Amino acid sequence: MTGFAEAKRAVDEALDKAKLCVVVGECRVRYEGRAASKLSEGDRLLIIKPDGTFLVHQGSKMAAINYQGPGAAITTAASEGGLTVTAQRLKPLKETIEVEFSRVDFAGSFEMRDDKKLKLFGSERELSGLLMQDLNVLEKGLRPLKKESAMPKGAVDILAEDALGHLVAIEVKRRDAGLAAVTQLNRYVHELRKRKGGVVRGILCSPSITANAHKMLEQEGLEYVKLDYEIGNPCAKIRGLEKKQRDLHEY
Amino acid sequence: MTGFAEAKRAVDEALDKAKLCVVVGECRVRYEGRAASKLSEGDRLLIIKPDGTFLVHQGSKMAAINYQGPGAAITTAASEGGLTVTAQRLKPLKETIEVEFSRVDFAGSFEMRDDKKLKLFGSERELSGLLMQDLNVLEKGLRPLKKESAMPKGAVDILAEDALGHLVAIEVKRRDAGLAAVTQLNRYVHELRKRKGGVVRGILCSPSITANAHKMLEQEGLEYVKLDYEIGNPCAKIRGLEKKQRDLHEY
DNA sequence: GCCTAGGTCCCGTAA
DNA sequence: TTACGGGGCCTAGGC
Repeated sequence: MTGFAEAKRAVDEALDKAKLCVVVGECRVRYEGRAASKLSEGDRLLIIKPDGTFLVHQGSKMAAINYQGPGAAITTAASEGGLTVTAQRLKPLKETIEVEFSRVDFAGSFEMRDDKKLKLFGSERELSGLLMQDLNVLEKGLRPLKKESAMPKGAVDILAEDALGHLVAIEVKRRDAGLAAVTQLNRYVHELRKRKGGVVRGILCSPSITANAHKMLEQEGLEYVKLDYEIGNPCAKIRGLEKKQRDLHEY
Repeated sequence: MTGFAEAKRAVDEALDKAKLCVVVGECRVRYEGRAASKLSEGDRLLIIKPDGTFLVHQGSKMAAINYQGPGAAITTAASEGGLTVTAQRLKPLKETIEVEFSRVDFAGSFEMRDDKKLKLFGSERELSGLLMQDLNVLEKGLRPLKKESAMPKGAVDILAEDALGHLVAIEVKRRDAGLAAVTQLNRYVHELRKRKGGVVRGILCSPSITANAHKMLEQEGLEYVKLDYEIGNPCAKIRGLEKKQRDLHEY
């Protein structure tokens, strides 16, 4: 248990010195902005980061139950009955979160020295790059033309040319492809046909595809190639590329 | 500053008693699972929730830099040189996060009593429901048939019938519509035409639409209606519905 | 600033 | 369970 005045000091100190602020206690939360929300009393974890990021967590689930991104202006107000912390942001839209603590179990502030960035392996971009280095495993005679080729809007992951000189749009997905992946590829293919004319093929390349997505893919005359990859460190590896054009039941 | 043994006790107590655990200190993080990542030494905030949720936060940005959802099994190991906390999950895929603290500034555990759920206003579902009650503001003679009508996969927000008895698929978006919204609506419209036959119209309803999306919409013979709504408490209100079929420059 | 798409997306819901 | 789409999505990258 911590007094509200003391808790307020901890929060203010964090705001002042650009420290991380952590508060645990019972509170109510009100939000208004892009949407609006109310959350009745319960025990929560409040995090305020030096950049203005504001997070309210409940005791389960990954996602913060209320939040505000970098740039929020935070104010505090303590009374004998409680501590209120408010986050307000004006850009891109006026948004306000108000957290009213009726009990504070802990309030602390911490310096956060950290200039390190995450090194991530196995992103779609990385897989796409790997695939581009060896397109003939995908199909004999396939030659890369361009990576991340910009479209009227959006970008094809890989633009290639097959043995017959036909343009091939390749969309790579790092995980199971659904309907959205097919429509996305289809959009690129149609755009390319309109712009360049002639035959344009579309290949979707992912670890797996849903039955509905595969059906749509076939109806649209697009192709599917199963992508087997291995997450490694320091980099991902494409295990084997095997053209699949057989029946649905395989997927 | 906190000793590693003491910090380990705090974490173990949290795990034991199903409490929330908060640790602040300098650490390195390693992740392997759906992808892989490395993060060198820096000051971070570690959160472990009673349900196994595991979050590592840096001092900026909203998103956790490393994380694991509910269901992770957590283990701790302290040595004279540091404290290591590991989270491992087997479903839906084997994933491991390892956090190695080389300094602990704080480690605490907290009970989290909370049976409250967020009440949210202004969701797409709510707007869709409001719109359904008054479809004639959208277009005279438009009558609702079904809400959240299931498709072969996916669901149309609103299925309606116009004055001529033609089927109308309505997709509602609570924010700016992009290309994806148009392709989504288009998919429903095509599916309905194939299943029911006859004329099927498609109307996209959102606060605004990007230029490219509007172009595609017109090319596909779909329609757009600007949706003006107001976030209220305890509920949202649709301010005015005005059919827009004029030129692109309006948007 | 807008727009587009990725994300270890997360999450709820319905079949 | 899978699959699909919403999300106050967030975030990065291009223009």
